[in-house]
Amino acid sequence: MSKASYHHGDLSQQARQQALTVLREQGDSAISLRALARQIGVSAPALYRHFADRESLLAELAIHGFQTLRQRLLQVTQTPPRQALIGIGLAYVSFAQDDPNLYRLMFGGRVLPRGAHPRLDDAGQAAFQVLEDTVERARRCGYLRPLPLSLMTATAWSLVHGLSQLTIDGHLPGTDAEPRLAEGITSLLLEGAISPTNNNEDTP
Amino acid sequence: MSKASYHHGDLSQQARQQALTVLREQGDSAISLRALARQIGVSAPALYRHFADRESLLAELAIHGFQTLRQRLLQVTQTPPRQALIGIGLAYVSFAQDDPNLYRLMFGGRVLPRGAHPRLDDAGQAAFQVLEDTVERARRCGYLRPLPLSLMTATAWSLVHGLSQLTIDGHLPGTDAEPRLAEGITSLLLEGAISPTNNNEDTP
DNA sequence: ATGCCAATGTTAACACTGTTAACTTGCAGG
DNA sequence: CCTGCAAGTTAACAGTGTTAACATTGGCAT
Repeated sequence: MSKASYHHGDLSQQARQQALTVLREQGDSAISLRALARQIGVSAPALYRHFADRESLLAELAIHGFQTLRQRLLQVTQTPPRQALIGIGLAYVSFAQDDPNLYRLMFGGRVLPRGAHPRLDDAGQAAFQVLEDTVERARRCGYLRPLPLSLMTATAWSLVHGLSQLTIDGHLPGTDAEPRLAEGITSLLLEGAISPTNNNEDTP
Repeated sequence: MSKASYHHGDLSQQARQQALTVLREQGDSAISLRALARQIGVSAPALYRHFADRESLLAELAIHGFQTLRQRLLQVTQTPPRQALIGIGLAYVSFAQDDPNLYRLMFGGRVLPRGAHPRLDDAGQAAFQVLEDTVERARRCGYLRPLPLSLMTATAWSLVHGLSQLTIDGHLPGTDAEPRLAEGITSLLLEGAISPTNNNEDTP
């Protein structure tokens, strides 16, 4: 199935693979269809039999990214509420740190506009769903304060996403051990989200 | 000073201006030096007298962005601690929403790598400094719990940055009024950061 | 006032890029 | 067998960033 003949037979897969390694090493802007084709040993227009355009190829990489992110989150979710929430935070940040360029592509925004690739939107939504389910479960256990679900999930999502982005871009002075930073930040948010067992005072 | 002669006299400024409007309307990837020169009415290589390369032009736009962000943050800082902290959060997010493409450029990461443009790093640092000063002031007032300064600033920075990025990219279901979302998120974090006036129980 | 020079433009060219059109090859099923 | 369709090919277009070599000019020193 890997004959050096006219019909390559495995081009689509091999192109994704090669694009992924280029992405990992040099970022999305370094992905060139012509260079990809050259390295694989095929002519550039051949790729258009498998991808509508460059952006569609990038979208597929991002989809794959969201799928593995979802898997990683699911793995740390089967635990008690607090542990699950902190685990999600840590898993999320470590995913971004392990694959910064992939993460940047997934949340590029301008490079992969929302709405242009439905399967991408779905994959992102599915990953987000893991977080939302975990938050809802924790709240139903009475572990979290009875605030609107959308508010709490948005807060958690914002926090881990912002932390990921800032650390991989080097905006945070990472002199300290960074895992501890992520853990501290996550629990700092939780101290505010934990339902007060006693001394419940509203802040109007 | 605007003669249609050989020496343009105002090219640098005009190029920045034009690049900024293109950025605002179509994003950084739509900024083309050749197209810019064409629209201004000058030959492409002329731009290289004023900018080392395309990336340097983008860097100057980002620098300007950080400067105006800093100004906006300073304006809401001259208030009591809690009001200042929430104000920073709101100002930050609204800045991103007013100018999404500029914001994306400022925190591009891959398009403007950290360390390549010292003046950019400084401008970003200066904006961050406003947040850090405000947090430190609030903590010294006793308004915040006595946690490490770096931890609290990192948390606040992560939260507002993540929220900004997620909203401008449409990842958050923005059906609700979004300003209220930002306010809710910011105060939710604060509830966890506020030093408990009574009933101080540590969580080891 | 004049002459020179550095700053600031110009054109031509190189090496890329994404993308489409038109043509060719060869495997698979009637 | 042969034919049709999927999957590859070359040629070409329009665009990009960037550099080299050349042209023009405004201002400064003589």
